[in-house]
Amino acid sequence: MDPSSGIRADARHNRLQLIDATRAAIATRGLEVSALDIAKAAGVGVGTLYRRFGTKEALLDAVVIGLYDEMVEVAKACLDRPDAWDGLTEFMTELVTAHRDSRGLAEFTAHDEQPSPELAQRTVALQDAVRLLADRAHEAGDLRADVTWQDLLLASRAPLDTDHCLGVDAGPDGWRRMLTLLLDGMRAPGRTPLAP
Amino acid sequence: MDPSSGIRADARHNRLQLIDATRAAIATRGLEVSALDIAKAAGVGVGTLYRRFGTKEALLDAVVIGLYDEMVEVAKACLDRPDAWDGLTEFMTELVTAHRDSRGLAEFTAHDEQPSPELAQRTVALQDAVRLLADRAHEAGDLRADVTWQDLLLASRAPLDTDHCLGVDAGPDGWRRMLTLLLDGMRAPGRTPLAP
DNA sequence: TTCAGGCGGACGGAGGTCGTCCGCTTTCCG
DNA sequence: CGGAAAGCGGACGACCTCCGTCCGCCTGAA
Repeated sequence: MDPSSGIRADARHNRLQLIDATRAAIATRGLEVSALDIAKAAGVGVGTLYRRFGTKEALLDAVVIGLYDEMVEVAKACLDRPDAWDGLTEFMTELVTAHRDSRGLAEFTAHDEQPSPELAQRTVALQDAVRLLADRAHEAGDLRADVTWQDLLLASRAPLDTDHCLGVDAGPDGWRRMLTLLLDGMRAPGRTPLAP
Repeated sequence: MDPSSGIRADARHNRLQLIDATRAAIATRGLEVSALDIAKAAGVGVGTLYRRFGTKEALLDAVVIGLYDEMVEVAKACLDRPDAWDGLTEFMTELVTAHRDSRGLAEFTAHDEQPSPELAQRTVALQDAVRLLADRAHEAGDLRADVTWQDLLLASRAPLDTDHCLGVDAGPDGWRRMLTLLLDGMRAPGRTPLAP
């Protein structure tokens, strides 16, 4: 299961370097980084990249799986919060942060293609956690009834590309204003009815 | 001023075809359409494109100016609405629609680079109109006081990329839910204070 | 009828990508 | 310590795509 067992020490080291470099690379440049750029950033030849992972996609998958795992952890931690609304707010903030911190992750979660089994499993875990967060907030009367757990996930993408518009600059924390407005709009009781 | 005067009829016709084709092309494929694709869609050779506009950028500019003009018109129409909040809601809906209907326009408004003088002029006109819309809604007590006109423009980008997330599909009108939630969050009185 | 102006699209040249392959280096086991 | 096995770097082949030019042919309009 562990792909780093029974492997020479230098090879294992390079493997980790590649994963780190890829994580950094897709964070700033998105999923379309070239294999050459990743290898350069890792201080390694392209040959090594393909030797270790076989495909660029396999490498990206390995990295994205790590990011998904972190999101699942965050969701579980937020479920342990005593207050339902606080947990939901914290989760949304963390989810937006994760998306904003990695352009590649944002591109990946928006893709509606069939993910690999490993990713599908993490996706289900995340959806389950979000469903619980939403249920809890509904029961506490904090989340308006017509807002679904799906809305929460979709809303986490809203503050991703709101930094500039028509000459206006949001500043480094502008996205927090956007998220606050959204969360206020989601709080019970609702005002304007939602379309289905 | 009119670049289609003193020009042969077939040339003028091709010019319009190119503008139409470009508008459609950037709508679905964004600003990175190739000159060849545009020319093909216009039923014209690439040579004609460069002969008429000199540069791909000049052609794109001409098209985007048209889109900006339409947005300015919409803003003015919304200022004529008797109810301040209705006008603001309608404007936001139209602005989001325009952005969603043209991926190229969305990419353009997000660019914070120095626009051409023609575009800068339209941008100022739009900002002025939005400022008036916000002022009116503030005075009517409908828009929470800590929401600025800049927030309105930035918020118009929020529902652009919220159609898929982690396996969830928003459906064709999902963005309307998002916009409704945002507008509810913007309505006076506010709940959670906003960061500066 | 004439011809300036317009036309299409082949083409040069630059840039970028993936994944392989091979001569050299390093690890690590006995 | 020595040698086999594993790993390494990066040049390379084989594509793609894109921009903008250029030239032989065509056509609108006087």
